[in-house]
Amino acid sequence: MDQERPVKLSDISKALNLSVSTVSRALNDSHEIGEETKRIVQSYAARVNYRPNLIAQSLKEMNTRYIAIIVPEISNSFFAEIVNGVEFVANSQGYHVVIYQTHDSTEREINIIRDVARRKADGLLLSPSTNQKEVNEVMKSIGAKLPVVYFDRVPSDNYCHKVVCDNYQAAFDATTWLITQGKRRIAHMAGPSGISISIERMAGYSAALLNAGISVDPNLIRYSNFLAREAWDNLRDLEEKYQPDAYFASSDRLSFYCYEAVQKLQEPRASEVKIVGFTNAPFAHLLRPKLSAIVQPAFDMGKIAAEMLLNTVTKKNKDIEYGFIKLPAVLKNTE
Amino acid sequence: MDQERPVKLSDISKALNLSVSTVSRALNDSHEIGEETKRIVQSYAARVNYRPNLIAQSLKEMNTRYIAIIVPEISNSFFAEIVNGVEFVANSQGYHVVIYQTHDSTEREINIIRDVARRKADGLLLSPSTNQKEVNEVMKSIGAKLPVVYFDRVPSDNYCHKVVCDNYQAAFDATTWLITQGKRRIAHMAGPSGISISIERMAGYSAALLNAGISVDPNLIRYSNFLAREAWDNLRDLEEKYQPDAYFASSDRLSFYCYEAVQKLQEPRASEVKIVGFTNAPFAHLLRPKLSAIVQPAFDMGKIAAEMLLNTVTKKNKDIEYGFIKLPAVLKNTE
DNA sequence: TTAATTTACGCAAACGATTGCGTAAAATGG
DNA sequence: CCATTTTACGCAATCGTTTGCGTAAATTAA
Repeated sequence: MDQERPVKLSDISKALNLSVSTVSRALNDSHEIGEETKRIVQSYAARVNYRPNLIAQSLKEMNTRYIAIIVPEISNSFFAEIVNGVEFVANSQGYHVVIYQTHDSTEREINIIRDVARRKADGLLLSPSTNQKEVNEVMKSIGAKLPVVYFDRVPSDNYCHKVVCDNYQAAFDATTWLITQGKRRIAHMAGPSGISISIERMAGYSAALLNAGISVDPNLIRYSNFLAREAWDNLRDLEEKYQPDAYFASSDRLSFYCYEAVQKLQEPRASEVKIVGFTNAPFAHLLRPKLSAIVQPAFDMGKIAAEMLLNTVTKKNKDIEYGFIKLPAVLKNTE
Repeated sequence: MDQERPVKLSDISKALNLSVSTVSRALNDSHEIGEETKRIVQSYAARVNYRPNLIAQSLKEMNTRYIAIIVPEISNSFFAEIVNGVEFVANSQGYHVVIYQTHDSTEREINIIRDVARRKADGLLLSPSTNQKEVNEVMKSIGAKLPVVYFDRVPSDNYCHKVVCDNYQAAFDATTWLITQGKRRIAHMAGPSGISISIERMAGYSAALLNAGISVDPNLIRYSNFLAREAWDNLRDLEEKYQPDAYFASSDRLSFYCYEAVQKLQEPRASEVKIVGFTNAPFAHLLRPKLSAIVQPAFDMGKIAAEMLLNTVTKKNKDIEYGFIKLPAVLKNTE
């Protein structure tokens, strides 16, 4: 009944006294197999629960029908939503999605990219950890046609596919909103310097300040890599020396760190300091006092990125037309 | 310099005038290859950036050196932490982890399991969506030695590997704590009936009530599958008809739904109703009023599950000793 | 009726790597 | 110096599928 090891084509061919190639063609509904034979083979295959070995198929056809997505952290709702968008599109086209996380380690990221290449994923969706340079080299060295679409954190050059949200505008709007709330000493908790999102968000923040006639105070700008330690050191230092009256936080985690830091302040500052930050956390709106949120269209970003990727995957070849999609974010919880 | 397609063994063999088998053995440091030859081959391979094709290797060796983990939703911090624990162990043993999510759909789950089997993952970590019966059948029908370790939601029979937290005790403790806070009309927002965690948590809840001399009121017990709709209908109904003075929520999402529902109540009830729920959300402690949290040792659960799995994967064979690990959860944010 | 075509299938190579076996040449033993 | 062992390598099969090609038998055309 339950076979001990998976049924393969040769098992069927022996049982039915047919050649392996005939069985294969019959199962693939080839026109050069008689209707009668097809029926016999197919019903027998169904009976013994035959499932083609995907590894063998992949080796033969040189494609695997899955795409990989590499994100810093899946617990981050922003990336989780992106993954969901990607799955939505990929599954509808018969592709599976394999999720990897780098935990913001360049080393892990590089290992994963190498592995993805060796496993012959049909395509890759990538939001590079930090070190674009090293990643670039790896991408070159794998020496294969591994289509890539970047999202969120993207390279600066134009010879690649990219999907981002309008970080500049979002940062501009968020900062401007804080200004309309009467804030002047607005601190900016930025992500790692050097990556696209940090640069653009910084630019939007600065532009909003200047636009309102407020000079940009470097003391209020703090870059944190992804260690909680750094962020907290920055927050403590800011509070001790400069006492900002608002924070603009550049990532999910930084938003919550700011919030937590402000929570711990003494009145009356605690209730005065306003925070606006990038976050897609589904329950951010439950916080009191409010955490104002810049919400990115993550699901759509994932969908679009997957569509771009699968386009270049299935496109026979050549005529690569690089795409650069930019989506708007929205500001929420501003009452 | 940058080869257009990946280098394979035969490329090296031609370039060096050696046979493919010699090249293979040289790269694998076989003793039957001369030191000199080894050096030549290895340095050449490094120069041209040779990477073995994992698909070919897998086909030959019949293992893939990766394990799969199937979870309902990666954005759920509990599962994200589990994944991290799994990765921690698996990576240290040279295995990759492939993450799949079911979004609580049995159909998706079954498709994924089939796919995992066909792709010849070396093992599977599974927290079944809901329908244990169907899943069981699929597991039988794939007719292969696919080692499985269940976690969180587990089958009731004892012929499988399982890792869970002590749901009964956690539910008992949480409910008891609510009772010590003077609550009597404690509603229980339960997950889908029929799965292990729901049953055990319900049992702990009931036991705590009875233990305190409070009778169990069926009206206060509501099962919700994973649709927001159902949960909200239940919450609305509970509030309209029964006005509980506390909630015990059985999952991450339910905890936040309860919290949100209570937030919307009129004073004075809003500040009286206490909520305790299962959640591993990292920022749950920021909520005011508090959301008391039953926090599961998710990272450790992942580690243990991965260890169990890799043990049975690498264990040559036979003497299967089924393990059943139960870890304690802790109650937090109770001031 | 004979020649041309179509149908329905089998043989064998291929995908890229690993490995059992065979075998020249070199090294060792007596 | 000859016999035996060791060293260092090549040949070919294998993993499970797919597919180009070849070919008997069946069908059609003339």
